[in-house]
Amino acid sequence: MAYTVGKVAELAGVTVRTLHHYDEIGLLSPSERSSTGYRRYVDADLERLQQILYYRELQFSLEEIAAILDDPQSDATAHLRRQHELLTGRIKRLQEMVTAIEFAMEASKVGVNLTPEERFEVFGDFNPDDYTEEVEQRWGGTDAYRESTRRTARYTKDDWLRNKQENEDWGRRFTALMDSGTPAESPEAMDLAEEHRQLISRWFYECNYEIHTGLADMYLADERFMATYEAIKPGMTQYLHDAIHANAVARA
Amino acid sequence: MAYTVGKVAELAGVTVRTLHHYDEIGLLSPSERSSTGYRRYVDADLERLQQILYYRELQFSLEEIAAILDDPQSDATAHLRRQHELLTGRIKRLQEMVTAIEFAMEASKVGVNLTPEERFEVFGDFNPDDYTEEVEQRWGGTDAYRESTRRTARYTKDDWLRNKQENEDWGRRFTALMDSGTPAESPEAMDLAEEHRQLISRWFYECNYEIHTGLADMYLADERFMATYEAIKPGMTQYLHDAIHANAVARA
DNA sequence: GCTTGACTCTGACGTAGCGGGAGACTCGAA
DNA sequence: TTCGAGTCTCCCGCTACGTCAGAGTCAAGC
Repeated sequence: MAYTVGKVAELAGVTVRTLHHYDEIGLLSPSERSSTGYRRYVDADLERLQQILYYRELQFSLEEIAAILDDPQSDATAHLRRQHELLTGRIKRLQEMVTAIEFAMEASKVGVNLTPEERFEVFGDFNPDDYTEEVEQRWGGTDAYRESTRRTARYTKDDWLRNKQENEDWGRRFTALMDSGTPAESPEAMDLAEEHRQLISRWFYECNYEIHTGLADMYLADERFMATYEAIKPGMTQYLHDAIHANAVARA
Repeated sequence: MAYTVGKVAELAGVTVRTLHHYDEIGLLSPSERSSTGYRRYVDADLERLQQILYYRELQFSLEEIAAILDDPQSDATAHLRRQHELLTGRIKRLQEMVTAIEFAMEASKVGVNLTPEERFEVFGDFNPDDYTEEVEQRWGGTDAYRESTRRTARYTKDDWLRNKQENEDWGRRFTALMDSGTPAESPEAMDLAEEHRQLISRWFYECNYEIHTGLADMYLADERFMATYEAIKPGMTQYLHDAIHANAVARA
């Protein structure tokens, strides 16, 4: 029982071209060929393909996959460990970037233009310390720089990082509260809602109770904010919304 | 005041080739050229470069960046929102893959060969239902398949997913406990440690208290496990280690 | 047996975001 | 003036395929 490229492609959910490519680079050459040159894949070939696609999904390069599958000495778990580290690192990076985007969104919402330095704070690729010095020397004279500096005068590097930390800290305590089963109308939840309001006031703009409840409603109504909070913890949007309202009613 | 490619490259932490490339594709062409053809970047060019690199870090393609920067109509926050969704989705995917890798590592640690179906469980790319049918028809007769089936006889699709869920559920409750400030030697922490032991026993292999404390030590000693747990929550490794030891002392 | 439409074959060029090198100029300091 | 470092433009290479092009092949219906 042998299968044609088309059948195999359909089975495995890849394209024919992909199978051709794997044949070209010697990663997966069908065991048989018909008299007319058609590729004929047998069970063993399909099994190998399964493994290839498995490792491919785990972000291994085709070269690495070949090494893993062809070298019986090669320890698969060692590769898995390496890949695991790689992925967790990537996740961490992406999460930082999400935080950066959230910050940028908040900033643009209130009309704050980020300075170049602030934009770069997220990325650790090039030495920030001697960089900021040069930036100030060279960019200090432009109008755009002065303008954005004026608007974000309160933000220094450290402030920015502190803001990020405060947010994360608040988030941790908030989800912990949810986990503990405490209702959204409890004093503890209201305290954290109040803290949320003050965080906004401190970093972005004067956020009174009216604005705060408006924000809470928007979080629920706008799927992008919804997504943000649901990504942190499912149910968080509703919980936060309820806590904010309870807090506003109690304190306003 | 204008800068040469080399200076700009050094400043921005990119290579000269990258700047050449941006010039080639018209993304960032220096405003001036010297009489001898040298690129001369002025402040405005640097400013644009900053923005380019910013969006590039946020995973926008160079084409999209050009669109954002060149179209004054284009709403930057709309792009940010889209990118935010994209990133959170990517994070979710990566986290699933990390879970899959952890599962594969545990499996290979106890000598369990994953079946092709199990390998594919992680990936939702092609209809799993009608696929498994075909797999069983076609692959059911091979020796390797029978062999791995025998070894993982306990694992069905649903079991596998359940295992994943149980792990995540346990993880959530465990980090919540940490967040609440409960000490690692408390009865609650010990209960969760015991649950951890039983999870291993149920899904992988008989895990007695001796083995369990051995695992706890290994988590602290081996940076890859350390990384795994620290990625979930900083301090979790030590906390889990302590809880497992306390639990073993109390119950053994 | 022949046509027809679906399938397959082997090149070969294109993609994104550069890396890296070749061969020729140019700059700035000694 | 010389020399090493910097810069210029071309151009080929990389990954993991996508996407034709042109030609042969298969299976079914007439």
